[in-house]
Amino acid sequence: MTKTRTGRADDASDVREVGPAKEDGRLLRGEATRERVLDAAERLFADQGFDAVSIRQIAQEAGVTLGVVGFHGGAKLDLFRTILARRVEMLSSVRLKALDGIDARREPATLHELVDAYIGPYIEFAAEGDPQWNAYARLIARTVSDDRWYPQVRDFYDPVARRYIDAIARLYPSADRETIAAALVMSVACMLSVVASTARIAGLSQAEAADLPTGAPDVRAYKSVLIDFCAGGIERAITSA
Amino acid sequence: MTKTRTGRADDASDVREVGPAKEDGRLLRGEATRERVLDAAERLFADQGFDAVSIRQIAQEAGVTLGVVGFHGGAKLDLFRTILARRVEMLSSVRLKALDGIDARREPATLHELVDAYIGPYIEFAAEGDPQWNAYARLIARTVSDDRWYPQVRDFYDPVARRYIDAIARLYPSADRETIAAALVMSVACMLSVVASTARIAGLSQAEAADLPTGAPDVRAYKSVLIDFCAGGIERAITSA
DNA sequence: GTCTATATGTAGATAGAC
DNA sequence: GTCTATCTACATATAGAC
Repeated sequence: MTKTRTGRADDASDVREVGPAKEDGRLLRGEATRERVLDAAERLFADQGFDAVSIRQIAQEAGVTLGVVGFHGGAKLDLFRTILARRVEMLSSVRLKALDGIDARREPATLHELVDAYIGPYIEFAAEGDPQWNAYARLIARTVSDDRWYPQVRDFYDPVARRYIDAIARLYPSADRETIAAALVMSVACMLSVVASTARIAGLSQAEAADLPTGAPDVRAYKSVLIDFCAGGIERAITSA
Repeated sequence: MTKTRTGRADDASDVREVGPAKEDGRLLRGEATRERVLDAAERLFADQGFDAVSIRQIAQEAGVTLGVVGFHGGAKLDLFRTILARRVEMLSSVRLKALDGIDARREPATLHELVDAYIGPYIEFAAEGDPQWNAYARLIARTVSDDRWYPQVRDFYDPVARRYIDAIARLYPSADRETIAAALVMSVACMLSVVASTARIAGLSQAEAADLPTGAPDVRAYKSVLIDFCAGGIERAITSA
């Protein structure tokens, strides 16, 4: 089990190093390759899941050879962890900043605002032109509901989730925390499913089963339905308990 | 691509044959083995996903040898499909029967009733003592949100979903169908996530991160929260559109 | 930094003995 | 029906040339 390699892949668990290293304002050569490898892996893992993807596929998708993936990504599992850690910071910080903004005001928060602050950034990232963020969004969906991966992302997401639970608890002082926690977990499930299932929604919108004429609709089309659903769901769950 | 095998596995796509064959009231010897193989595969696929499970693992879990799995299950993909088809009929028929019961009455349906009729059976199956149903319930969660598997289960679930969408549409005549479809897809996501994430809910219920003292709580503990959440969510999504 | 070559393991599938 | 033995393919991982 001794590790003898000395490549960049050893930085895998170093979350502090978020963006690519730069020099003279442009990417270092190796960094550009590293990003290509991580991006390719991110897309493939999001589409097919960890086990269905081979390192060979990743190499091909990234346009490099097998050894290069090993050099930049390390073992397959390290590669996966690196991908998860790479973007989590940004999503969490946006969520926390939005919550701070609400807390700093004079007027009390509304539930709808809180839900929007938590869910909105994810949808915006997923809908953004950058296909890598969309891939990451779908990748998260694979991790949160899987006992094998959840322990690896738990420490990233749960602290932020707790702050939102606290905020909702302040809004409904008589509600019990477990109900709020359940409602938040369900909200997250809704959020993830909308990104992953736009095609299914479009399909079920037709009265009869039919091939979808066009590609899957944009996530943003369902953003307001999603937030309304979650806000209404949380409120009902809390008030009827 | 010609198939030369002649084992029972060729019955894989024959959905009509649901239960095990019997003779003199007891299982035939081969049938019992077949059930053991399917059950073992169902548990492992539910726990780890299709790609993470090897046929060798299945054989070990079932207490048979490698060749036996091949004989009863056929190719790995056929085995997976057989498992999905084996139980879907029962869940769908309970859902449809519940809906028929509501439709047959004089009084109009309530939204809460409809949600309960759709979601309730799944939770009951998942919570039931039989660990195989729980495994199946978790396996469904892996298929619905995955582009690779959804096409395989779509024909099983979507017709029933459409009938429930119709029923909700009758309740809210001015609502547009796409909103209802989105709300139902989100409800399904909630339903699946509660079964898969009881541990996470329990964890987030604590104010601080902590190891959970006991095992994951029973799904049924969250059943009413779940149904309230979905009913409240659907109503809000529809009425604020 | 990148590539080639390869060591080593394990996967799925099936033929044929019992 | 079940088991053993094995074929073929492809996986991860890494050493060493460039």
